[in-house]
Amino acid sequence: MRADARKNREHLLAVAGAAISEQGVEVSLRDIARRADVGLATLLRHFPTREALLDALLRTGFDELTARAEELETSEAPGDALVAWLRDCVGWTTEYRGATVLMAAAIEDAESALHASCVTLRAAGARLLTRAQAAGVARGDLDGADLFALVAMLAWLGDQPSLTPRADHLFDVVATALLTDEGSG
Amino acid sequence: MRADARKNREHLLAVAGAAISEQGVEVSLRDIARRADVGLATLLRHFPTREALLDALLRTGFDELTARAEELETSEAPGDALVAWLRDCVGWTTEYRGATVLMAAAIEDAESALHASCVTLRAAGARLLTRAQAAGVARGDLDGADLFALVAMLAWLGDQPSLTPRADHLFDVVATALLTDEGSG
DNA sequence: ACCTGAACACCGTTCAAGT
DNA sequence: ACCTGAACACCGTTCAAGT
Repeated sequence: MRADARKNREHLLAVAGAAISEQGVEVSLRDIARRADVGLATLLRHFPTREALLDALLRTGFDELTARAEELETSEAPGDALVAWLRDCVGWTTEYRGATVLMAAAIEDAESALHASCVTLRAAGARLLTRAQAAGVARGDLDGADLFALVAMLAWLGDQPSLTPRADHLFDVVATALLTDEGSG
Repeated sequence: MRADARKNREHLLAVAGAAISEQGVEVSLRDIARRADVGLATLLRHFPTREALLDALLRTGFDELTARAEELETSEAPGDALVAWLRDCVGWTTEYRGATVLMAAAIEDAESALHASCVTLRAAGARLLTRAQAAGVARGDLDGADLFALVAMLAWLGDQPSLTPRADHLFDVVATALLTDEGSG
């Protein structure tokens, strides 16, 4: 990549990150280009879709969450590790209002730029869940896809200003339900 | 209202209902007007905002759910009544993909055309919850706003095609958590 | 009273023309 | 290689002009 292109790309990512944290992931791409003093077509050239732009922005977070899952797998008790990781996932998405909907769409759309990251994240969660189930501290009738859906719906609460005040409490309610051994076996 | 105006209004509601059940609540208003063989400005004259249109469409369902809550309050055991009503609420929204987001926004926006209906619905749920708590069969650390948020997040799963297969199962997980007596008192 | 076409300011997509 | 203005087909809003 040419030097000016790389500079544009990095500047666009910085501006997009700021714009999204202010207005959410549905912010106008034209606005981002304007704020970056770049043509809209240039933004589209670097990131052909909104998902591609979001993927570039979220990748660091995705990688950190995956690494965090691996770390928790060895350092914490199975139940605590699972809940701690879920909390990290839900908390992380608060920086990217609206991203949950795009992630939910991406998990089953192999064409989406976000697909691979979402699948990796789901797999990391599934490993923590399986470990907790093997230890007999988590419901046995859930799998990685259920866990992904649970994280998504709890994260979604953080996207809705009117529901956000309840999000922490409802997280605990759901986490408690997860750690019951009902349905196991 | 003039006869032709009433006819337009009713026809628009029928067309809008069909369009929304096909494409969700974010369907283009221009499309609805086109399909109703009416000018876009006429649609906006009858329903000045998307929320106003949606409110007219959802009002029947809102009223039925409120009546259903009152009926369940006398006919069923407190815990069963609560869960049955939650199931009805979540199931009802599947006809209106995307409505959950608008309802979540409306519950705290007194200017929204949907506000009054949402508040009424929340109050109906709160009564069922209080009754179940008094009978000692529901968690005591939840209120009507928590319940509204729980319904919203479970209904939201039905809006996301990739998560919908898990919705019924996760409803049961959450319902079980609700009926635990942990946190009561 | 009620309806509507047209103008408006947006949006994301595409591409020929520039450097 | 990389960038961009301009044209395109959309969107919801507004309003003067029609019946």
